[in-house]
Amino acid sequence: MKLITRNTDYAVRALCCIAEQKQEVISADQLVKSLEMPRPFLRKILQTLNKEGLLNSSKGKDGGFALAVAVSPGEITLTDVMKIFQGSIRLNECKFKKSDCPEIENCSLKKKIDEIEKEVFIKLKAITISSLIKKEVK
Amino acid sequence: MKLITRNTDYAVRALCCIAEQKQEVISADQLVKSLEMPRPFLRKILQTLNKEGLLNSSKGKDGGFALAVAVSPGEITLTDVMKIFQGSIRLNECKFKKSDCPEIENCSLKKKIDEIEKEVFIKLKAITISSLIKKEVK
DNA sequence: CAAAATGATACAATTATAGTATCATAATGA
DNA sequence: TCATTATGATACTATAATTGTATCATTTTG
Repeated sequence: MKLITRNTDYAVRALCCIAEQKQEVISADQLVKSLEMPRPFLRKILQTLNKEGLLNSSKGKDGGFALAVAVSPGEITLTDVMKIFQGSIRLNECKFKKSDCPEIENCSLKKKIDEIEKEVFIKLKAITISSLIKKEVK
Repeated sequence: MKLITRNTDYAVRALCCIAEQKQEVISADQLVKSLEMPRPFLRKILQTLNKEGLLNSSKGKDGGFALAVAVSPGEITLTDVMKIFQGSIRLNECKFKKSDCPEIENCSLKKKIDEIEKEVFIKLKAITISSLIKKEVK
């Protein structure tokens, strides 16, 4: 049972790293060095984050990734990243073979799990990239 | 992302069904009829619940399953069942390839997820079989 | 035009989940 | 005793999600 997949985890770490550093642009290779994760996997993740609009990319020499201009680290939430890599956030799927469980409407278990899910969602939404970056003492 | 697997879900439904009905013993076949789930899968689940001490089983004609004498529906929690079928409850695995992530000790993401996990655990523990059984109006 | 970066995309490995199938064993009653 | 009816044990299979790898195309820069 995992709340967060490796995809999401790596993406979050990468976003933190990108947000933390001062240069405008950082390449996948540089990120691999500081984050110690598989290069092709990270590259794929970075491409996705770019497509989803969280990052900007630039090609060629001195190219790489930067936070998209429109977004600030305080605005990127864990749920944003989870949605991108894990789809919709549902603790409780209630599948019965291929279709929904016929009891879905009056299932007391589902009701209780739904309540938990709601609270988890609120808490996950409160976790932003900036909240994960260590505040350094100046 | 699923909090509860089908194993657990079926087991919980079966336990509710067993706890609800008045006869001492109910067979797998009878449970399949009321619960509409695959017979061999349910059988395996019932066997596991028996091994784990939540159910008692009896063989032969009029055999079947009953709640173990030592346990009451109010004492069986969702976490008990989850532990049996899903192993330890961890929202946050922090695996890095095969071993733990080297940053596990000072990972701010892990710290935050751990907090959420603690609360989820408390809430799951509050869900008992008896709390899931519909109170019927007499 | 070469070098250095990302883009796109197809493929493969591993693991967890969700089952199925089969035969052995025990209890019951005619 | 023996057929019936139940569970016990266990091995096997299918599917899907996760976690990657590999390759080639494209763009930018000097």
